Amino acid sequence: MSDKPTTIKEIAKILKISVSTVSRALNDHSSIGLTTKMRVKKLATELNYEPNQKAIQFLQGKSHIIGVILPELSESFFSTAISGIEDVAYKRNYTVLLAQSHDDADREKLLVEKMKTQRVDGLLVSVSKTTSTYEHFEIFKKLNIPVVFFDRIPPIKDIHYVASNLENGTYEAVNFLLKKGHRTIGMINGPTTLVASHERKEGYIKAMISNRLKFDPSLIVSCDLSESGTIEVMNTMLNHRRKPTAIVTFNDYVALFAMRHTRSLELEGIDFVSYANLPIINYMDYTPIASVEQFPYKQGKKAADILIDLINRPKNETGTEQAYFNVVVESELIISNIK
Amino acid sequence: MSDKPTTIKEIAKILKISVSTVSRALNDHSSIGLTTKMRVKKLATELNYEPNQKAIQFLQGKSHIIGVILPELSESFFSTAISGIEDVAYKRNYTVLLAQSHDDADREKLLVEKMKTQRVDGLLVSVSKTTSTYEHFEIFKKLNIPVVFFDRIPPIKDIHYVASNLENGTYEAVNFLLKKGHRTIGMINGPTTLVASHERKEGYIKAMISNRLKFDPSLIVSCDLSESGTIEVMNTMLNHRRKPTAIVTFNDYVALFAMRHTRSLELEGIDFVSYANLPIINYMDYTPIASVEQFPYKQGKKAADILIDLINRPKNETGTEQAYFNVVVESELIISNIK
DNA sequence: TATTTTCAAACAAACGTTTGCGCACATTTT
DNA sequence: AAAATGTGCGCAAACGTTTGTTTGAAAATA
Repeated sequence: MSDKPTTIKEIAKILKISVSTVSRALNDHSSIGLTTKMRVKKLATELNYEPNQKAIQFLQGKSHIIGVILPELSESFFSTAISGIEDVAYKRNYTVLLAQSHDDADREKLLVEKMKTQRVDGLLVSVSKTTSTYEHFEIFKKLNIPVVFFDRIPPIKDIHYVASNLENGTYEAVNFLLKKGHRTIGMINGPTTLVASHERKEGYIKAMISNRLKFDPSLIVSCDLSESGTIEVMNTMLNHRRKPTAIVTFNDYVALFAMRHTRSLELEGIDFVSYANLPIINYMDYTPIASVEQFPYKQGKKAADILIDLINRPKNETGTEQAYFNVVVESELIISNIK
Repeated sequence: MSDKPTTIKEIAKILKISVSTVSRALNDHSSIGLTTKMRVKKLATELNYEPNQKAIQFLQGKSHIIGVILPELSESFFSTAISGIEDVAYKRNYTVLLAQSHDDADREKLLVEKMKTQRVDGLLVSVSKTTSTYEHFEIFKKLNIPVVFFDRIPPIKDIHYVASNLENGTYEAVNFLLKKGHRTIGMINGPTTLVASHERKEGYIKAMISNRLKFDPSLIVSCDLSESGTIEVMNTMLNHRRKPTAIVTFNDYVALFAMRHTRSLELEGIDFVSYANLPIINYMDYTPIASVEQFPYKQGKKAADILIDLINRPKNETGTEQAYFNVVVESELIISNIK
């Protein structure tokens, strides 16, 4: 029965017309008479004709596939972001080729290669924590395949990216705590190598200054984001001559580690604010009093939209300066309603 | 500079030999002299030649892409499973086209269509909760494109699938509680429509019988898995004439809801055992004392392996009865080390 | 020397589709 | 009546690669 899919050729043969006529008829080309057009379309549906995408992709040199490389789908941020990416992709007739780097720079490099051999039309990347060189992305620039980075942005120039406004998010978080009466606010920041850590620090400082308070750098500590690392810096915090009454943490996990540690010391009364707003905090018994939502879905959506725009932009005339998309998605402080 | 990728033709022209010779030289065909082979390979690497996958895929009618449709990546089970799928796929030179149904049957149907037009070589599916018809998968059978189901298996015949042994998992869980001295064990089961609920029940019964205990059906209650639903059935449990001293729950979320509820009633001392072994329980303050691990990574891996085997199986001679892979991945009771 | 075998490389078809060009016919404009 | 314009369709090339068949020459056999 349905052995091989129907081709345009077969339709042509049955109707005793040329392949080109069939092709044009199906694509509503202007130079085809109404009658033949109808005949072709009728038979096409009867035979369940579906254009062979591979042939078209090959012919046009377009795959209609976008590659997505991200660190970890088990991180809620990314699994939500991918939904946004997917939705845009499907709406705009692209499909998503997925790969996780598992925060391994070597694997990431390999995956970028794979994406290249698969000839994706564009690439969406959130770089791994351990990535320190970026030449593998340069290849894409040479091949004129657009790359858009999101959330985890490499510190290089001339790239497209979408990221959340961490500075502003932190500003609001600190401001919220200040309004609540706190005067000694600690911050458990991430590794200093991350751009994100820097931005958070700036937000912190901005909030202090705009409230006419003095900024005390010793209240900001760097942390490797592990549980042991968090405990270590928490101890530093708690032994600080100005013991913080509130702490802003790099993410929800750090917040949980820190909170667990303080409780194990039977210390109460420190307010925590964190990032990411993970769904799991709904299941927690003790939660941060607020969390900065980064809207991963929106971020993924935006990034995918930009990428597909770039793919379909008119051929960049040589000489024309290329513009880079640097989109910042605003974040929002979500105040927990759980007491 | 590097405008268009190098083709086999260009190499042929430069070396003044035919395209076919170049092709065969690159593919180590036996009938090519060593000298020409070397010359070709040398030039190929110099020019950064990479075969145009689209052309090859088109020519061979193979895409080397497997489609994966699953309900929700934000569910830890699936985000872990996809890692297993991915790893196998990449190792065996396939790429993964991903799509989430978000547990919406209509969307799932649409995605299956998309996968068809993209001409994937095979399909990996975990069906949505709301899917009740299955014709959209039949099309693939007609097109001779293999489909492998995993975890969420549709109740139809003649399919390939990979699933975990829930019956056995429950058996072990109940057995564990019995060995611990419990004699009145409740079970919060899922909706009766799910195959999974049925299997859990069987496991429960089997454990009771093999311990020469009487099975009391009223100790098993069905639940819609929501928080309110869980609280409701928990109340039923707690008011039962034989109040359970231990409870087996359908999954970790239900366990959390139930535990929170009992604690809010200031009831202590009920042992909980649940499924899934979510990473989040590491962050919880009160956790189930054990959880049935379903090895999603392994399950994903297995499913992908089977699928790719099916894709590459020798042409099924018409007449030969097709065998169906029904693989059951054993589950394992993980006993929590958190006191 | 005449014939067969082997090796190395070329030729050409094929995959399914799009598209520039051209041809034949019909209709309208000079 | 001739020329220009328009309409509807076919021809053939092109995309990059693989692969069955063929060719040509050198080497081995008779």
